[in-house]
Amino acid sequence: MRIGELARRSGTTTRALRYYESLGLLTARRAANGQREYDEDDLKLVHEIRSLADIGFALEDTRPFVQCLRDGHTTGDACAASVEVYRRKVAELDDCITRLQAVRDQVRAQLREAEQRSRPCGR
Amino acid sequence: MRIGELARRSGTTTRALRYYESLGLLTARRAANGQREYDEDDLKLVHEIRSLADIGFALEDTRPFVQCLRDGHTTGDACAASVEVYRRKVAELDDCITRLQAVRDQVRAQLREAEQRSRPCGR
DNA sequence: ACTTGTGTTGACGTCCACGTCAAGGCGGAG
DNA sequence: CTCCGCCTTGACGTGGACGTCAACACAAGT
Repeated sequence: MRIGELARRSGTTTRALRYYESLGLLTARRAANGQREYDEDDLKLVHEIRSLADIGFALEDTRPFVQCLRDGHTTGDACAASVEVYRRKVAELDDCITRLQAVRDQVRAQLREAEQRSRPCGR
Repeated sequence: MRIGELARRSGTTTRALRYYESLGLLTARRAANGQREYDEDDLKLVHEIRSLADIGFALEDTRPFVQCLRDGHTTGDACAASVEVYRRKVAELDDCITRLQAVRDQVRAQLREAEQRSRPCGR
């Protein structure tokens, strides 16, 4: 299939696919007229990239998963490098959540304080 | 004081202060030679901006707080507009935290699954 | 007099994941 | 032949909060 069909079937855009190629995430065979040619395996790669990116993974973080599929594994997370990314991501998320909770609590406290000042002495 | 001193005392940079001025957050009197002149009230404004920005507020969100101080209030959150920003921010943070927790749990599940596949049948 | 430090404005660079436009080629339908 | 839809590459735009550099002026210290 050509790039337009791959874009439609993977729920992304031709621009994004060319961008992935520029990053080396995707590689395309070329037809005689220079057009990019893809197969079902490429579709799988793009699905892997998109599902990870949609979750919040940086494109660079999807690289091990893509490589893993290229190496013939049936899932992108069958390799140690991918699992390592999972672990890092969970830790990152934990950190981020903790920080945001602290900030939220701080803002909440400020909010309560400000509200109290605006209507002092009950009510 | 001039811009360099204000930057040092507020823990930011001259570039940032000029940027705030370009946004209308800060306004400076000019000395005879064209240099910006600030006073202690300006320092308070910058402190307000920085403490909110450090927490994760967009610069635009600090505007009501700055205006509030300009209007003579002793704290930037003494005005209704500021309190409204607090409320919006708490809601935003709650949303963000919830989403991140869902993602983290999802990634954790993927991680466990991948780990199980790699060493099947106990151990 | 010279250097150093400080200030001025203006403009471009950074990061990320593309969107958007330009300018053109190729293939098939009418 | 013309039109339409698809493809190609290349280059610039987006947003947020500045960093960095250029090219210059002014003031103080030695």
